[in-house]
Amino acid sequence: MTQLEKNTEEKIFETAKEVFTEKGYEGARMEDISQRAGINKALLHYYYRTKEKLFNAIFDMVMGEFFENAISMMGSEAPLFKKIELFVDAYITLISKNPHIPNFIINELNRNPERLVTIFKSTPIVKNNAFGKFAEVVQEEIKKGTIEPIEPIQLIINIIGLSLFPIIAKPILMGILFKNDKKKYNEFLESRKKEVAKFVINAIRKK
Amino acid sequence: MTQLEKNTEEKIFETAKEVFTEKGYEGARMEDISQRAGINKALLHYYYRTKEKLFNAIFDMVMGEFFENAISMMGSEAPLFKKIELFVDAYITLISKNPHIPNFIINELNRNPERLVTIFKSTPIVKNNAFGKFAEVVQEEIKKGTIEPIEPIQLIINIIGLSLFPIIAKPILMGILFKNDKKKYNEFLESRKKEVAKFVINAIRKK
DNA sequence: GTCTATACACTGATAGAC
DNA sequence: GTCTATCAGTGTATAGAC
Repeated sequence: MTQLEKNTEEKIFETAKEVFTEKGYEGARMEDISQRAGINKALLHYYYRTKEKLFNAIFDMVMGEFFENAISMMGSEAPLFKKIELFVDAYITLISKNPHIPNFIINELNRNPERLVTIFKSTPIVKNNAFGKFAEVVQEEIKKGTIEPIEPIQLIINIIGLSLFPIIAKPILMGILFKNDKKKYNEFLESRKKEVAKFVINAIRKK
Repeated sequence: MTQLEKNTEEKIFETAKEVFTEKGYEGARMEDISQRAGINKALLHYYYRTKEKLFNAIFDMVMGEFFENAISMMGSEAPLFKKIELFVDAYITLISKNPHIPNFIINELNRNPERLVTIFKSTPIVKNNAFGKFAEVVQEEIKKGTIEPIEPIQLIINIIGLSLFPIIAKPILMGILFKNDKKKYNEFLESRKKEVAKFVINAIRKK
């Protein structure tokens, strides 16, 4: 039970992460963060000096973690179709648990596109070259004639787009298709795991 | 040449549309809008009273227009495959010209989900029931055995997601895949018009 | 480390002259 | 209708006591 009570710095970080990812940089309020964390506003500045530094700490961490997760999912050693099934399932599961993260990252990168450069230096994405490896597998399958010709980049974007879009566009789907019925929306997301994989595999499989 | 000089109210509206769609409600500054419009800050309030009213006017208009456009594209009387090709092409073209709109709408709906309800009352989407008609066409093709069974909703979301995602995620693609090469990114978007249609049709066509 | 009180800057909004 | 000047409110940040 020693660690049940988090120390203040961690508590601030966790709370700020919530607020920033929900509201974005401009929409977030230091007052709001301090209240949710059950502490005083001045303490935020004591630990992180400025709103921007606090935000940066969170953004770097969230973005790095998100990409590492996504990339590592792509690296399984299964054959292509199985790989796709595994990735889609794991990816949708991951984002469902962190539904604000994609928008959070996109919005911040729109405000400040140079951010990507900095982060990539400290992330194993480039070194591992998971995209490259995936592309190779795709090329091999094309040569073998098991799938239709397709540029690996197009395929990767299709897979990610199909997985991600219903979560990014949640408020629209909720309003239009599901009439604010949370349960139906969640069932739909769950159904996407198989649906997307099936759709992608159908699209590329040579019959 | 009589209309080259827009009247002030229109000028404000157009400029505010730019700023709000780029920066979002929280990030937008009345001062910024007035300066870009080449007028005084007080004039904004003279015409629109408050920031929120100005924003609402723009949001309602942008959202309404965007959905009407999207829906009308879905309503062509072509056979299904041709319909998909036409829609994807027109849709990607539309968003390419207004790349900030999707994020703008999604962010605002996250801040204020009830907005959808209001807007739908004054938009011909529900009446025309374009989604419903599209769904019928899909069902017919399934019965005829020309395409694999698929829920129409899943198909629609796949089509929109595949078209929209590369534009929503532009800063990520630009940073990772295209190394900030605008030309390459635009070429990629252009290639998506055929790629997405082909991918979708391959996925559902029964062979 | 944590709090209260407060300084300081910014932004939305209004008053009033022209 | 359009401007300048200014107010009031809010949000970030700091000073200083405990």
